[in-house]
Amino acid sequence: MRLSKLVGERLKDASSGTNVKSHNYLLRAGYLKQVCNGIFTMLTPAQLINLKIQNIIRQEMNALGGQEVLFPVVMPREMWEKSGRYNSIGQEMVRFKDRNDHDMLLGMTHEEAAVHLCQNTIKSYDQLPFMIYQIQTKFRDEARPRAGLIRVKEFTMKDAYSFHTDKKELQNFYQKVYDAYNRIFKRIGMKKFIAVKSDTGMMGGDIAHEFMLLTDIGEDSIVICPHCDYKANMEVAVSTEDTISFEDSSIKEVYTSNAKSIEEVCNYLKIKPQQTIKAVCYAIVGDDKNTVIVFIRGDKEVNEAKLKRIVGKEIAVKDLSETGLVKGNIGCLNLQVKDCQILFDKSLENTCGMVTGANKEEYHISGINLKRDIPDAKYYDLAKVKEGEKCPICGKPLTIERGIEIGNIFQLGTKYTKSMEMTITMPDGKPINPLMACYGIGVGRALASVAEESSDAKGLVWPISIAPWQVYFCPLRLDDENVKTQAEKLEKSLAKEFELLYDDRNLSAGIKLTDSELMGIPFRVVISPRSLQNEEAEITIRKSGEKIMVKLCELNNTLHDLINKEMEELNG
RNA sequence: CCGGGUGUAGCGCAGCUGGUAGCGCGCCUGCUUUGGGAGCAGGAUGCCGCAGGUUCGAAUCCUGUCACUCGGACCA
Repeated sequence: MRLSKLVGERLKDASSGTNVKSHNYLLRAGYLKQVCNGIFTMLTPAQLINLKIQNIIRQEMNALGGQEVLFPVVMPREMWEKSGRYNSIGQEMVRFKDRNDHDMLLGMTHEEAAVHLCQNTIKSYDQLPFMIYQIQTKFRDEARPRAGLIRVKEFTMKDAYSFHTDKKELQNFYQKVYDAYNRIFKRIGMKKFIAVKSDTGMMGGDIAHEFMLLTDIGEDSIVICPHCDYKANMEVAVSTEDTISFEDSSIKEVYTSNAKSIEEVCNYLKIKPQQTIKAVCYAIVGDDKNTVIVFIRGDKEVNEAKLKRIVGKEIAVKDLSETGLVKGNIGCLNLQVKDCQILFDKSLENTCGMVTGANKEEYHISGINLKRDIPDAKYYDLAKVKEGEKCPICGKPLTIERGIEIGNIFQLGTKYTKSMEMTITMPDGKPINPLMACYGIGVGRALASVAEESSDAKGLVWPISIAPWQVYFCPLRLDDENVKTQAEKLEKSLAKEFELLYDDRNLSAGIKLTDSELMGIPFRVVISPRSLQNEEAEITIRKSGEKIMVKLCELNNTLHDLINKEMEELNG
């Protein structure tokens, strides 16, 4: 490829709004052009990376016996009504009508399509296990796209679906994909990534893992134990901190003036937040009458993902105006509210000497002994894990980091095969619903994540395995006859053996060298009147900045060695 | 969906106490230059996001609207 003909331009500055490194560099280096909010065109260099990432994914999926298929992007309503997701998924799924007034939708994931494909095709236990997968465009009408390619509305995704006769076989296969995912991310050049336990969300099922790239720009919080193997998304992280009790005493109503917040009440009564019971109120979405009240220790926060799973429905912030509840003075003793579900966090179990609201203005109640005063309280793990809290496995202090979700795997069980009535015949002649698992990787997000992790002050630094080109050939002084002749000769011999980007522009050295660094091509070959005096070329390794002078006749061999060495490192 | 910010040349931005638009980069032509974003000379490029209002007159003031963006809610 000749740079002078490459569509796209290298820019000095990106818009001041792009404060994520990968976004900024991908725009500036001519990889990406935004079409509208959350929708991008990928230019040739980005598409070359896409194809390489896809090929690595293909190799690993095929190695597990995966069969590549291509599901439709547009699907009919009926298919998704069977699984129940036509109604359960919100506005992120685009629904529309075709010209015959038929309800259609844009696929945001393809469990339904996978079951549809297999339900009349796979008839016997004998045909299992197997995995089908596709690499295809997904459309999700995200409420808030952000950070360039990290969260977008339209993106390419590899999604795979495996089918199994029993749980043991499913878990076995799941583990194999788990291992394959680790290899994929390593091979595309990701460094700080880990697998964590995760929420199953709208996918359903029981066990799920997310692969996370650890980075400050990540959207998720991850709870990690530095001492043992415990790693979990904040959404599912178990809070196991010890309860704290205070001196037991009898119940007493105390005047607290207009102290409402935990901080105000603590200041007024000269106590610590740990001694207070906080009430957090939620509404159930689509059900205005019902209220959910969570009582939790004053220093803790409610983990709404955990609460959602326990309630089993979508929850939202409650408008207290018509409930009769006194905001800031809600207490767990003698609380009388209609149609209300009351939950207690484990942090309060068997504690005594606690302070709670009195359910009337200007008063709180002290001396609460949960066991004595609210014997029928139900306790759940509802608290958000905090930095330094005890690890649920080994008891040592936990740390919290940020991460980008780069892949996910779910054990779905029979959620889809049951609802869509897919059965297979077992050896005993009886039909069962096969078990399913699904596995996703966003290709564009993987690209951006590598860019985010592998870049420096000069620009992008692509790992050799996914670089759009292996070699950036950069002759300086193309006005010089000797350089020009040699450049044309070398271009031919280099292009035969390497993926080559030839900077054929007759521009000043500064521009060309800077562009090569911004674009992040792993190896740069420079020739100039100076280097040609010794019949030499200069190879610069983008990653380290190291420069190597080689004789022209040795150039190709040296490059092969350098490339092979980097490839071997990535493939382990 | 809630809250904040911004829309002016291809890109980055100034102009905003009203008088019909400017800077840097880029682009085109010519000459000189050439190992870290060169110099000189000449040239092209704008529905000042859109609609309405105030005014003799609006990029500038007012109202509405759309888009983009940041924080949050949401996110297979």
